[in-house]
Amino acid sequence: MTPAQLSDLIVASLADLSAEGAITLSVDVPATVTVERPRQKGHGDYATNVALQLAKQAGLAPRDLAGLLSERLATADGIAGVEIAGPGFLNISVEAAAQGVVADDVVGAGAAYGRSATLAGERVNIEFISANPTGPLHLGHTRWAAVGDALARVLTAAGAHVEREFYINDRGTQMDKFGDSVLARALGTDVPEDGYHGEYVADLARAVLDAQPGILELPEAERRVAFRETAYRIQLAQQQEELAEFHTTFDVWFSERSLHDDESVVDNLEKLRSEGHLYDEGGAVWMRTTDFGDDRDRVLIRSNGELTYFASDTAYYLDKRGRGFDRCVYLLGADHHGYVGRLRAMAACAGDDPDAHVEVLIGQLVTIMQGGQELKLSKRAGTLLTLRELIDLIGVDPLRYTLARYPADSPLTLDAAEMTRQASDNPVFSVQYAHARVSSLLRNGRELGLLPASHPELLTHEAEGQLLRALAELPRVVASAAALREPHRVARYLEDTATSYHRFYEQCRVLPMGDQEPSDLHRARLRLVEATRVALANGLGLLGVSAPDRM
RNA sequence: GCCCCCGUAGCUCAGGGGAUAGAGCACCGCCCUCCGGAGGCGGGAGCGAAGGUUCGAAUCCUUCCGGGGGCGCCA
Repeated sequence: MTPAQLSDLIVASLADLSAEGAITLSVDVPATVTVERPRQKGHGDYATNVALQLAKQAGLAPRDLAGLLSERLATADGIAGVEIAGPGFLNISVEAAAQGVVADDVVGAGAAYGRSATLAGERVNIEFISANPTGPLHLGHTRWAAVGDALARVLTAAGAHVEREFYINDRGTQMDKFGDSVLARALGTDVPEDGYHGEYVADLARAVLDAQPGILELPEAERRVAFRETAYRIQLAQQQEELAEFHTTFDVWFSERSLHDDESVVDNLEKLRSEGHLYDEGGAVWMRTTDFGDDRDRVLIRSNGELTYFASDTAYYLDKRGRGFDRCVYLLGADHHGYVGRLRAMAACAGDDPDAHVEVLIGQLVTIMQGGQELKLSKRAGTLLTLRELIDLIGVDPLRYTLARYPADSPLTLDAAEMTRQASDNPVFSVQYAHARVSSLLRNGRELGLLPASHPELLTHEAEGQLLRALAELPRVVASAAALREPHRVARYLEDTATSYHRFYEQCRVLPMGDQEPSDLHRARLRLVEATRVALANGLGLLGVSAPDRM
């Protein structure tokens, strides 16, 4: 019996009571009701507050409604007992057999366990990182890589059609400054004051010279462009390689230039002007975003004739919508929260409903400590701490997991030593270790010729029930993580499940001891272990973290 | 000045209105004849403040106090 099944059962009971005239609801019977695992022992396997919620609509005292409902539920298949508690909670105990089939169901679903259709039909574009191709990825990007990628996986698991997108700001003055900085390094001259000064620029200069040995002999204007373009290619490729190593992949790498090459930006500006959203002032072209809640109007074309990034952004938004996405999700750093107003206004100017089509998630800062000191600057690149260094220092799995286990909108301080510690007090390790031990048990069972089998009625131990109920949670954890855009819920779930498993393992012998004859209980417990492996592996997969069979 | 985020245990953080607010670090204890001790079990200590909504508030609303970030014809 899963929470969802129990919810259905309660809803059906309410409908029966209503149809029989035992209760009269002033509202429709809800489609689902809250069913939770009580944290308090003695409150049953599951609890529901439905009687408290519906008492008013039923014109009954909560405990009276609870009474009617409990009589009905108590006779249902799979229910061992129902108690009314406190102001009107129903504490429900489930029969072992009804609980135990969860293990069979989980194993049966396999890699699909945890998926749902709660977001079926939604087309979601999720844009994250979108770093400028003018330098290495750093810590801030790394948090978005972990969270954005996990969110994309979670949304997909909830049934949405998801595309991940990285927008490349490969146009404009910053690109020129970048190219000129690399060129200066190659020539040994001074890097422009407002250029890029990190040591990585010198590395790029060498890489450019390697890639294109004759580049310095080109005529000056040509050489300048060649440096910019070659350095861009190399820098972008490096970002792509590092993200791939970090198990973060994108469906689309979207070049800002492409919007200008195909006239999208110009077409879009004409359209906006004809619709009255633009005006001229001081030689510049402005968009009246204040009509739609922005706190000031925004410039699209500067008085010197240059287009701002915002001009590209509006065309880019329309491009996404034109590709059929209902929802454009943007993951932005806290320093970009000023964008929210203009992104929403931009959607409104395009005739969209910002509440429906635009979703901006703001991520707060991460700080990493090492030995009591903030790890801030990169030793190598002469810039902020880079993704490359973080991978080398902490490792892909601990880094991804740790960044993904906190809500993105809370500021975060992490300790490098805690992330890499190989002990059960490190959540990443603990979860992966649980998976490894589970795998090992299954291996040992096979060596004994003992295979998992379905005997759900034998899983009567309290620790078995706890573990089964933990396993039953995954689908709704994934669904709520998707709906709330909070992939960290999956990590918390894994930690909870690993703890339940450790307790079970401590109290319930799985394999036969010594020369003991294998029994159905051994096989039933192996099935439970097998189901645990599935839930842990699938949950880790949603976070893009490996599920090792051995450690 | 305006806008956004945050304030929960000594520290780092969970807790999408529900019963006695949880975890890790740190501190103090307990448990090893057998499936991986890289383990398990226990202890102390907390919702910044004041109002409000609610049967019920850490959670929703208002105000205040503290911390961080943002407010260019920058990107």
